[in-house]
Amino acid sequence: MMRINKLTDYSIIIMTEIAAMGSTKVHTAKEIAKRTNIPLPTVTRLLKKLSSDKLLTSQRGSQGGYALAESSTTISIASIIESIEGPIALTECSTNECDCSYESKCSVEVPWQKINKTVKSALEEIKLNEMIHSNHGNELLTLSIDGGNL
Amino acid sequence: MMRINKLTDYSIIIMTEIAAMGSTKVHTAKEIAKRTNIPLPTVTRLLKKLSSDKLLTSQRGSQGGYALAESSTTISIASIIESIEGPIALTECSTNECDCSYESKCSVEVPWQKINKTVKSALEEIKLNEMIHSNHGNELLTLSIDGGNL
DNA sequence: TTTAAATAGGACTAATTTAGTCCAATTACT
DNA sequence: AGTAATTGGACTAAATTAGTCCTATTTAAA
Repeated sequence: MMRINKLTDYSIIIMTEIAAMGSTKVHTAKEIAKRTNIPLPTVTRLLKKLSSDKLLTSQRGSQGGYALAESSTTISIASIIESIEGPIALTECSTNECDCSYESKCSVEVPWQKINKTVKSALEEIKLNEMIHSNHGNELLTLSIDGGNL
Repeated sequence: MMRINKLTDYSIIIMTEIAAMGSTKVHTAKEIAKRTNIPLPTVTRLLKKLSSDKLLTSQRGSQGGYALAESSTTISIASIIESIEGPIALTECSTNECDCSYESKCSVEVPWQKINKTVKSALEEIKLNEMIHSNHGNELLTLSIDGGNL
């Protein structure tokens, strides 16, 4: 129902978690999976994608892991969505050239572009740090103290 | 990729077509299917849904058909999307109560509500008549004169 | 220099959702 | 009556999404 998909949702959770854990060290896929309760193979796959799209930096080998590539104040929700799902657009026509086989489609193209632009810029304005700050109370603090279920 | 689905896209095309054809008479599923090139059974199904959701009025029996339930200046794109897909929301959490099994999800809830609201009101402001008017040139006029491929 | 712990890349399968079809019933005009 | 339309819903097919797994590579530390 006009949803971003589950993997994108996971990705936002993962990125938010990494942001919340702080940037002083790298975090492993295993650690992130445990903290978010998202299955490890899935976390692994998403981290690889986010990393190859330069939203995360990665360090291979023992003691390796992932960290944010930029400050959480500059990474937008839009960039995360685009990494996992591709271009933000409600209809195909608006991004690529239109190969409409349906008569009225082209007549509908222009308003869609406007709609898409609105949605996209709304998502570009929301940054990762806002996702953290909206947390109720001081759960994050608690988590960073006793959350070590590693 | 963060798309409204095909059936919704069809529905907007169908509604736009009905609006463009004018409100002086009702239009049959068959007629609409031919004009839009969308397969008849699919058109039929969508018309039934749009009708049961009061976006269209229907008349049964011979000489029956469908017409817009309101003026094309008051029917919003949002209402069409909601008829076919259900509530406009990018994430589940934001509409219903949240049964998050993923730790960080709730912390992410508030900004999502803001995002969803933005998207929804953008879609509510676009009315059906704008979809027609953006048509290039006077194709619509032509259609209503020679378009009888019935 | 070996070992262990991590990411990288990609193939593969399962599950879910979306799209499309079809049939029988009902309605209403001619 | 008969014809042309909507109504309702079951059913199947197709496409997409989600999830798993295997092997290779890299790197730090023992």
